[in-house]
Amino acid sequence: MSNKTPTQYIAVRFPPSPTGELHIGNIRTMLFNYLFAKHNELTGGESDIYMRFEDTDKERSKKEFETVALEALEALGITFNHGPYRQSERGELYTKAIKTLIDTGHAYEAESSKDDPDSKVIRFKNPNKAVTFTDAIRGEISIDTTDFGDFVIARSLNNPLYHLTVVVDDIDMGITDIIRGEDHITSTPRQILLIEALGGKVPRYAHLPMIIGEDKKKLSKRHGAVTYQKFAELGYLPEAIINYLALLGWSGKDDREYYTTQELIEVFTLEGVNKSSAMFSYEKLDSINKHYINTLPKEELEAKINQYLPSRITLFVSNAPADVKDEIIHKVIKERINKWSDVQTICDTDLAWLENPMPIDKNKIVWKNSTIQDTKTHLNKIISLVEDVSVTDWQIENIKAVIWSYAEEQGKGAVLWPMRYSLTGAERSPDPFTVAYILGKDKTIERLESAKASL
RNA sequence: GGUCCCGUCGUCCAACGGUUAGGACGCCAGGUUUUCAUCCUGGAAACGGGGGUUCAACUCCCCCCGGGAUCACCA
Repeated sequence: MSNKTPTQYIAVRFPPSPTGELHIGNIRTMLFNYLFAKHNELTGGESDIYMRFEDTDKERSKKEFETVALEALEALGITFNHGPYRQSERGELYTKAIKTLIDTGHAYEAESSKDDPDSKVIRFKNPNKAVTFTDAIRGEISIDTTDFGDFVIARSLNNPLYHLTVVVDDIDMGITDIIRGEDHITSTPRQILLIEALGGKVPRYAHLPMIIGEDKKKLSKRHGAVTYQKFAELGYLPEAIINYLALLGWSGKDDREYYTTQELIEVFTLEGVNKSSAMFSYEKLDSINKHYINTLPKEELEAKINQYLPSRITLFVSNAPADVKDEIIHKVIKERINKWSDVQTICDTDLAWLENPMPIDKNKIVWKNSTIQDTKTHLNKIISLVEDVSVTDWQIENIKAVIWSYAEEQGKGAVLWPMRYSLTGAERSPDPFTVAYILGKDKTIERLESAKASL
């Protein structure tokens, strides 16, 4: 009596070309491969994930991009258990395959090579037939390969081209599922032709929808940040990038939006992938990133913000009492950022008043229907009220307490706006009590006095 | 242009023959002890068009239109 479920074996691959920093589209593709493989393990199957750099283009491939790609995957927590392989180091395999193809009449030497007149290119003898395959996302797709003609598979015996190397590697590694971008749909039939000629087993295919920019074209540099490195520089959290990317072209069975990688592994299936292209939204990414910032433990949040703080603010913060520092980081900065790089921006705008007094504009200090005379009176009153708060009692709640009833009596805007504006010289900033607290008693009175004098 | 893919709010996704077509981002309005931000509540906002099939179509079929991908000795 055995109720052992048959083990499902899956092998997928990450095949980036090290010709630039890792594109976000590549990362999404790798993520889906990863989730697919890991989900299979979770449901009792076995999976292998192969990492291989497709660097047959010697001109454009650079070692540094391999390093950068590996670092990105590590930062994102997308792992593999085989490789990294490098096609440039697997030449024998390809040469052998080319020879086999020629020997079996599936390929032949044709005209002279463009860049090497002494050698001849090798063309695949196209059987010119319609190839049909089943795409896990799109269903049956049928393409007549006659249009491809006898396509070139190698510049020479020792200089293979993309379609050949991909097929040889996929067969050699025993790849069972190829999950890649939609842009490869048209080239799938010719790869199937090659697989058949080499006697390999045709894998399952799944072609993911493209990620596009606002002009509906493939997402590229002109749309903004598109590589992991750029997103990392802007200060997005890996979990936010993963979460957002997963949502681009995939959805679970409900309206859920936030997933950890582990949760994605649990619910990910190719059935959840949809067919149409997805426009990349930096705003939505921001919003998801903010959500993750809010879930960060206190220490981690502080460390990160500190890291991005301009040096002049760092100086101020490091000299300030711990609770003032808390106030600045948690109440002022954290609430106003979507990503770490926003910290600098916020410091330049909403926190500009922190170190030095800002110029006061007479036209801005008076609240709506209030008058200069009234404003002067209110500032005077605030100064006297605030002076009664001792330095040891200088807390947000206490400052508020002494001013509040007066503000309610005179009109909150008429009292509080001039107070806040006098302290910050800014149309936008935290509330006046917080600002006063952060500034300390002396500076608060000093600024109130000088604003009053300028009227 | 040939071939292939795709077509629900501005955007990302739901609804897989019967719903007042749902959620999120963004936007707008109101509220939360002045501003901004945060947060809360509410609102506007979509089935590309035309034929079928069916008692019933966003859902199935056909045509059109629109968008995209691909057509290298790049990957």
